[in-house]
Amino acid sequence: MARLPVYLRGLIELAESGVDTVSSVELADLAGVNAANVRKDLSFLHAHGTRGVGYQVDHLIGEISLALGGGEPSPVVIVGIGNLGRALSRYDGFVAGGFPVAGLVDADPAVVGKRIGGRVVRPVDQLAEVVAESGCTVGIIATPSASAQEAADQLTAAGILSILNFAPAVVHVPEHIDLRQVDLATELQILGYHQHRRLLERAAALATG
Amino acid sequence: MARLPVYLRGLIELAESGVDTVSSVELADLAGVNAANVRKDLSFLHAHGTRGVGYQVDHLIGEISLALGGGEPSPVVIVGIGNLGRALSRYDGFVAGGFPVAGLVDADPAVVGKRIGGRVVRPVDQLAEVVAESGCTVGIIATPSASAQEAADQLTAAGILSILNFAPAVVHVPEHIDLRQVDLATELQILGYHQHRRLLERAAALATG
DNA sequence: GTATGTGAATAGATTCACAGCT
DNA sequence: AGCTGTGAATCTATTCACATAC
Repeated sequence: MARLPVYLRGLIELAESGVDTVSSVELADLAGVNAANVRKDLSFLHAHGTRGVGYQVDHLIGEISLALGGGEPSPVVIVGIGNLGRALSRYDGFVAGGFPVAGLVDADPAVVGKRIGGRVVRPVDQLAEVVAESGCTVGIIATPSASAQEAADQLTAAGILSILNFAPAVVHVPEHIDLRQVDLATELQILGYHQHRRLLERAAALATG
Repeated sequence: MARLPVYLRGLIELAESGVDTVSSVELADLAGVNAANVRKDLSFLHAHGTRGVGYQVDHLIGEISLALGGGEPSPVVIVGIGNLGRALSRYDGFVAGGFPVAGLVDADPAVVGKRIGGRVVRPVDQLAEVVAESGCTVGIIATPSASAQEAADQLTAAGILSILNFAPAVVHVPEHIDLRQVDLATELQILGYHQHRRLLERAAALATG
């Protein structure tokens, strides 16, 4: 479920403020979702609370972190060190979330060899070695769209388990690879779509009412 | 619907290759979704095809672009010019998608005044002016989590219609503002969750089978 | 024959509502 | 009394299947 990381963030904040017990309603409020939803999610994780009281914050943090990758950090390798790749490689949130950036590769010889955040960019044809050395299980595609499928194939061949694709292109991967798409321009276009629809609705209301 | 931008990308590629008619099956394949889904989406847009033949590519492109904001470009303002903000402000995909970056603001005086991609970073307390001058309708939050809610409030006050939040924090906005959350670390955590679950399932299968 | 358009069926997620525990 | 845990109801999205049109 996509809500677990949000719960985790809220819980960590609570723990830091010295709170040690939380009700489903409070947690739901913190995460911006329904309380029943929170209870369903937590009971699915076998993270039980005590009736009349609530859930124990530190216990929940443990259970959720466990579910989110078993506490083991999963190093990531970034393919494509353009503007976006550079930003991602320096993004603190990854390390904090248990995803240290362990490898950077690029196809452009002009970029290969540069140091970014203490790591040297290596040629894309050494991807398999980089993955093997660092034990990466997650790959990030930050290449131009045209190279995205190639990058996905190379990551698959290198033995990666999951791929996060930032390129605005549909890529196909084998069944056993977990693929997620994050398309920044698409996100904006969805907002634009809503804006436009709201405009149209207002116009329609004006015409009929 | 979140699929329209994906269709649009595929259609543009088709148009560039000289294809002028496409079936729902082909388009579905290109976008990685079900064919019936494509037909439902398109019929909702009143973008009709001809039975036995398919849809006309250029007509579809027109209809979808229209739905995605009426063809009008919506300038965006970015709040928070750290690593991520800088990368976003230089990200070509925004301009291509009809979302030119029209304003950059930051709270840090050390950052204010710098030029990024031809634009000068302005102080965050001039946000309302920046929005008014450039006619921005979309705001991007790329601040640290702690400042995200404040940024959202300021964008709301400045008259923004939609907000794209990159900060890993839940922010609350008035009903009439359209908010989308893009959390990079969360995306990775979801991948980690799937990896971990697959591991557990395999272990369980081993135990029972 | 081929491909759309759409009602019906299915699956999935969310929310309600309340019994049961502390 | 307060809060969890969960069956039932509801809403939404996806998929199927086929009548309809070219």
